[in-house]
Amino acid sequence: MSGSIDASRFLIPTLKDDPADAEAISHKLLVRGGYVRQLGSGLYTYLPLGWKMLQNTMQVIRDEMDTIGLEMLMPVLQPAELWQATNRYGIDVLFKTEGSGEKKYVLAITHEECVTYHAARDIRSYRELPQIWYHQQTKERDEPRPRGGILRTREFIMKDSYSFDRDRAGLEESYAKHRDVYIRIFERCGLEAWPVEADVGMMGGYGGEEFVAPSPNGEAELVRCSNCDYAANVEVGRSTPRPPQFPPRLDAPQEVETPGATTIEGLADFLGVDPAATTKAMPIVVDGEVVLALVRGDQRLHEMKTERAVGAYRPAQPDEIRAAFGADPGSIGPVGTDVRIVADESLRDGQFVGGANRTGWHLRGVEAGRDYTPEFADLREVAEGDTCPVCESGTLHIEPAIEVGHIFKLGTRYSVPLNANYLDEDGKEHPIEMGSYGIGPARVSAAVVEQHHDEKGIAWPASLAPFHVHMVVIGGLDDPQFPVAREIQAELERDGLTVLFDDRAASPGSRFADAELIGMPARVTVGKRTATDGTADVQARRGRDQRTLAVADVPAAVRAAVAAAR
RNA sequence: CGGGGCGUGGCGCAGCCUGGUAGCGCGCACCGUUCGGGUCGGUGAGGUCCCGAGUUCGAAUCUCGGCGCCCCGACCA
Repeated sequence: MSGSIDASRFLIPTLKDDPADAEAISHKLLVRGGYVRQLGSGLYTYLPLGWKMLQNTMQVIRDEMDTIGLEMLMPVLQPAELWQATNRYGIDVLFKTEGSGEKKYVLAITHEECVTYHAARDIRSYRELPQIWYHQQTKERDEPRPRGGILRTREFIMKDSYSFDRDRAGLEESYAKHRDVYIRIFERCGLEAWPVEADVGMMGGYGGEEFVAPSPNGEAELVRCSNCDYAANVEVGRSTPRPPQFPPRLDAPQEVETPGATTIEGLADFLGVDPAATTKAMPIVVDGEVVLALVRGDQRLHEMKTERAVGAYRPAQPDEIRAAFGADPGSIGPVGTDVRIVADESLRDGQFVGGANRTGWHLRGVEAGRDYTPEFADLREVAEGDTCPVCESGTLHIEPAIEVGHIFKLGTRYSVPLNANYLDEDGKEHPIEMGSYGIGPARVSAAVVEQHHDEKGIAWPASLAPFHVHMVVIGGLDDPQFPVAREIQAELERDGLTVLFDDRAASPGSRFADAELIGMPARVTVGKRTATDGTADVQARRGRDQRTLAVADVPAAVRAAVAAAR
């Protein structure tokens, strides 16, 4: 009941060596510390220590979610028809399966369909709105590439919540509530994470944000301003590119022979111009039609932005390029062609060098509007060192981050196909405005390890630690320090702390090493001196400085160490 | 899906190139020792060398096919 346990009755299968297949530090430490074990690619078992920790994470989430919503539980196994109704049955990461009588099922990747199904049946009137429902339930996704241990798995628990409102204003409110709650959750988990602008995906809706935690092992690329609080995923990040060094203005484009100059560097060198004063032409194919995507020479075309601008596309093949432009790749450009042109905003003003659509030639002085007529869009990838688009003075830096949550204004994407409607005061029917909001407790936990560890192991925040205190008791079970250790334990428990009472027969050194590896916020060492001198040692896991104290002073020191682990 | 790597007692690895019936460290069991930073000594258990086919007198080792796992990329509601 106290949550304390004797280590000799617990399972702490620590390992000395890093697992051979681990790369990410959180992966290494969670396996070495006996928190998790792998069953297959992207499939992990939480051992007792890991499950305690994960449940702690989930409990923080539950505490905070309960302030705005209602907890429930929905099934993982779901009828296929539901997913056909929302046109999501074709999603490739969706596991499909069959029951008896060839009845088709799917394993849920998320629960919009299910929750909307219930809302459609159990919400009738505006009087029943708004609602926020949530659960923490297993998700199954046939990920093409699981990675980083627990960071990206094919089966994982997700806290997903769904809001139901009568209109946009209500949705905005539910969204804001989630945003606040999420900030508190990550704070309580000791995780540095914040909301950033992110891609809203192909599902429409009114937009959303994702919460990211900076970490070298993150998969997301985060753009951050050195000066103001602008932050975004590179998928949607904006910037003010540096102004190019333009050569003198020309009244009309001028052809120039550029033998062998097929790359931007080669071209810029050859002509002695700033790469930023050139254009990079990327021929792509959209719906079977060749389209020219244009960015500045010093920029990179961002795939997801391009897709948002033109729809699904693929790079054009060399023969398609020659057919459309009459020139080889490396010499093509926007002037004198009738293909559709989509240009990045940064090409709006100024004169640039571009391909002449004649192999081995380029044009100087190419000007949008005068020499060609493009559609403008945000196509370029934010580059390290660009200027912040918000404060216009800070420098943008790009760093990896772990996506630990997202909040999203769905709108009526699911309520319409699944007929989740309500009647207003006038008896008129409307589709419910929905939002969906996710957090991955395992990712949060792994991100916490990424942010809180040292060369010895994990240094948990008190909120997630499986136990608050790791008591290493040195000596035989009949030694006089043992009863004293039990008294200290009882005192700590009276303070509401949980204790891992390490009475294992192993040597003190190996238990100290284990204690630092598995990372409880405070360690108490009781030994012979506890019986003879009446002292014990208290070590805070973070910083690892150890103090020898009178037994009576131990609880206060432990409380302080636990309180400091946030 | 494209590229790269790996697969040998529970874990980490060597052996493979140059075929001859498997070894090291850790862990584990037992005995003794030690007991405040991964004690020391001794004894011992434990292996379909990922799977299948082939070459060969003989395959962990060579050949072919398959499977699994990791990393990079693509993808990611």
